[in-house]
Amino acid sequence: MPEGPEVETVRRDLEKLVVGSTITAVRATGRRSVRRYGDGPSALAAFESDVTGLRIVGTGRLGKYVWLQVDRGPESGPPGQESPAQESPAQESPAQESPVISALVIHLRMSGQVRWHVPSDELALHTHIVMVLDNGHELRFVDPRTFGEVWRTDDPIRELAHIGPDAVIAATDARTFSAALRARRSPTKAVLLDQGFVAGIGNIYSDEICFAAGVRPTKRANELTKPQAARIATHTQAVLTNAIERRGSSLKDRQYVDLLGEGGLASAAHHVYDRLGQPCLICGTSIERTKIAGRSSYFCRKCQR
DNA sequence: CAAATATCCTGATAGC
DNA sequence: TGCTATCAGGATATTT
Repeated sequence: MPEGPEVETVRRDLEKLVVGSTITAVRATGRRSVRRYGDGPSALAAFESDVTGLRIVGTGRLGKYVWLQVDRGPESGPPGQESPAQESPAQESPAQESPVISALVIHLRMSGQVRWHVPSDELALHTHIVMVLDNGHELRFVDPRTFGEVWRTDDPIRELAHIGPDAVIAATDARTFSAALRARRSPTKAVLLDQGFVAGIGNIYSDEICFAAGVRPTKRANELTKPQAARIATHTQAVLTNAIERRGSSLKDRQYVDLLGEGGLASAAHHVYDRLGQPCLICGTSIERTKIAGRSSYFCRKCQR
């Protein structure tokens, strides 16, 4: 399941492989992947025409959302919408020449993949969007479970206004983070999963962070001692940074792979996630599983209190 | 009002 | 063997 580290790996691949190129053609076949354009049959065409012609000028990420910064190229002219000039007497920038930048946002949800191909490559099952680039390659959006989505919107992205600081990028200082954590009454793991509290942590890394911090994931955040909360803060950074260095976690189902189809190596470093009944790597105690916020949660009862 | 639950979906796997 | 039931989970809507 793609979480912050996996999405960051995708962003780095995109930065390397597609920035500087232009989307010359788009073929959308999966309606659910473009559902922000409506639920009728016209959504596919609406997405295609909205995205065709975009020039990719950068990348961005917040939590599990990744986006391409795009514009309409040098001839697209300044501000306003792309359509006729009708209003805007109160435009803030005085006659700027730089084209308007917007964001082509991607959320992989459970099973989405962004893949980099040459046109002759066979289409994988569940390929819902193909974006043809002017550099001889294609970006493809593949998503068996169709929870993921792609849409273009303003940059800054108003749809992400409710998302909290990114767990890695924002690097909220440990004192602020742990104080905010101790103000919450839910189980610690549930707080870590709350994207409005901190963005980018999913079911795998929330368990791994709790383990690294020696905290039982069921422990109510307001009942954490100050040292415990501080350890959650520092290990949030450490666990995610380490996972990014390993290019993310690919589970046995390989639902997450990078743009070239390669899996990440972070799963080999998991201490608790999906290790039910296996010995704790620190003390040998059998790893247990419980349910928190509807999610399978793994922990060592001896190492985590 | 916060927290638990249902929902969307396919594929892997468990159980009979 | 081959079928059905269950589970996996990110975000959001709905219910408790």
